[in-house]
Amino acid sequence: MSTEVSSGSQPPTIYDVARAAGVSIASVSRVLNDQGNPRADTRERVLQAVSELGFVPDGAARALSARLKEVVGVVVRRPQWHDASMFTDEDENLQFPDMINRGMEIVAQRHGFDLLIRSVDLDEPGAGSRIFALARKSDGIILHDRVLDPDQLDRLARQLPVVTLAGLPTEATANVHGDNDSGMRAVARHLIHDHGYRTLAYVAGHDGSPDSITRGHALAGEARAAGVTLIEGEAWRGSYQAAGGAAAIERLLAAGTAMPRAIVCANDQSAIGVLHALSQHGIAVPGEVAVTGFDDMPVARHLRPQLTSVRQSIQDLGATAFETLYSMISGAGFAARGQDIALPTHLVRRQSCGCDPQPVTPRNA
Amino acid sequence: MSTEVSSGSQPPTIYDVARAAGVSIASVSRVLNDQGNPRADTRERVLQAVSELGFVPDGAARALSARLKEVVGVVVRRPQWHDASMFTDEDENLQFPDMINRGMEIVAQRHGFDLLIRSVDLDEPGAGSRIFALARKSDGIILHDRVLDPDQLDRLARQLPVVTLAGLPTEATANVHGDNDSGMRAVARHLIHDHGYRTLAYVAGHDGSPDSITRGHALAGEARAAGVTLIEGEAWRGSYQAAGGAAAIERLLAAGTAMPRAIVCANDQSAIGVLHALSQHGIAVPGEVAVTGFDDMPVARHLRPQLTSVRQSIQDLGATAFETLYSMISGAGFAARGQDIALPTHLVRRQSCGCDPQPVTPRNA
DNA sequence: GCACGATCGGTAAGCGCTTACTTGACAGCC
DNA sequence: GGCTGTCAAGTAAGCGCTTACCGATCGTGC
Repeated sequence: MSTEVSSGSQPPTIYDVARAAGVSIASVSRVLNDQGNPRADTRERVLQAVSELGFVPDGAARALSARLKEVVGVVVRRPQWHDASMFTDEDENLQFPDMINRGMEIVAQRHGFDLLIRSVDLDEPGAGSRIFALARKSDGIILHDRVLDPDQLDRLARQLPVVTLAGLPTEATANVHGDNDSGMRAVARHLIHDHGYRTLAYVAGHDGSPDSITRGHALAGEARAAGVTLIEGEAWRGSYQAAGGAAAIERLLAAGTAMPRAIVCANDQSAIGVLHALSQHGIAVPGEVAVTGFDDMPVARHLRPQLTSVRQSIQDLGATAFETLYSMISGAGFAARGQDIALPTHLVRRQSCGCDPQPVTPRNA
Repeated sequence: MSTEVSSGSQPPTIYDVARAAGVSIASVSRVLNDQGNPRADTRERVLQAVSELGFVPDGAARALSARLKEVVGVVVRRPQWHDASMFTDEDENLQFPDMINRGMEIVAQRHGFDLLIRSVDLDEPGAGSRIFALARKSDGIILHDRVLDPDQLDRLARQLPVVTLAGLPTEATANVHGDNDSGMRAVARHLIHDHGYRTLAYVAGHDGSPDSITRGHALAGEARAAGVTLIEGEAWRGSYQAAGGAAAIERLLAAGTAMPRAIVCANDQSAIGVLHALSQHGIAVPGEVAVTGFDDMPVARHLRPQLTSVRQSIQDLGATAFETLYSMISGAGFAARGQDIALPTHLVRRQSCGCDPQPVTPRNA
């Protein structure tokens, strides 16, 4: 009650600083942005006033004038929780994008940028226009996981720089993704040559996902080359989510389908579901059926059995996406447009493929 | 090559729309913001032009003029990984704030707001000023987990609405947190009365955390009331991170300290570390020592043994924080200032406390 | 001591919107 | 018919910055 909460005490403007320093607003601006050569004492007085008043320039005004918001929009796809309750723990699915975002954020900070994050539900009607609204608050956009159809993507890319993650590059956008092909080939070769498995199945991710398709192709390629049977197709399609993987196995088992010697999953979440379904039916992993994942999420090593997976530096994915976008924003990035950037991946052998149990080891020991 | 990527094709402005519709910019603005009563045909022509041009107002310009950015800044604390040890993938630690943010984001969208996210490393020199910069890009700020000292918090709150999470309310800020007291009391009563344990220890979170303190007080209160021994103090202090919990146990064991019958941890991450350290030393959980966590992160049920914990709706925490901040931003929220809002929690009994094994069930099966 | 060029700093014009104020058209009234 | 009251639509003034432009000031060389 004593110190009246002067909640209205508007933050100081550049005019306040100029007055306090006895100079013009132009000088203040110049000192703050290192433009021109202010005389030492001018600089001094401005800096003094700035720190006394605790002045920080308003973002909107700066953005409007400098035509640079120092914000990049990030759009993640929100899983649909068609099942009953709003907040199921398919939340876990967001762990992957969140880690990518973390990588972006850290790099973004070095350039003074912040991330404006928005999740969209693809089923929702206005999904597209929400993204355009985000775009007008940003200098560039990073799109996770196919959130826009090609037409809209094109229209968006015409307005500002766009980078996609795990998508496809277009004439005007760049794409960043893990090296799915070599990662999956490593899995396939390990299962086929090191373990000698002769029948494999592929639990795909959701329809049309470039990651899932590339991984599937790589797997098929190795299987063909080794003369090994690969089962895939609609019945084996998952959704990148645990529930999808579990449901697929349940369905197949219910239909009396025989399980292959090894089930290769498009990502770790699917593998978790598969593991769960198999254990429900008393099928031993890796004894009867081996299972592998992709992504090597932290949770992979806490599972029983520990999940064999393909590691990609998730944070690097984000960092690279940001750097690419940044180069486009700062104008140097014409070369970046249309690029498809692949980041290295490598196989992490644990128990679920049939390798010996290992102690739980730290991720970066 | 054909369709020249007119990357410079600036997005249309309100002037373009006005020209296309044959009206003044004021009319366009009015139609778009539902101000005044535009004649039907005026409205029609404007809407027509808007959709033809794909016009979306520029965020910065709108913000500057309307004095509303429709952005709220969110600051999370980035854990320091000083120890290059065991749990380097403390990435997982960010899962908790990320889930909270998800809750905010969903609610924010309903009001047309987006979240501007920034993580800060407390050790870093400019940590404070970075937050002020974020503030000037936002209409309000949500602070996770004590990222600002009281003075700076005060100064910030004087400039714009601020809500803290798991902090302490001040004259000008509101705080949102889980109901630590009743959650921890439930844990304590369960261990003491249902299991009959007579010696407990408390692995606290990092120094000064209000959550950790409240939880500790609640535990101590119940222990005292039941005449049960509670060990706590510096030697038992963790850091809210797995590494902290593990290190504490290692230290104690090395010093020959006897373990209590049950170890109550300030959060799940600490419990993970404790579990790990105990298992390294061949101490059976819950047979010899029972362990409990707090937060009920998704990972809690994947551990061996499954972790008994206290559940709080993490997303609700975020949603409530945003709603509170929003009411302050829209001016209605003078009442919100100074409030300390507690959200319900409840005990989830699993194996680590000594309860019977349960099948792994999906969170909301 | 003066003219000239190089600097520094001030003035003012936007950036793309919102909105107070004003104009103009038209209807209703005496 | 002239006057006033209404209401839609236009004009213009900012919002708080950056920066092009220009005038003032200073130092230099003759």
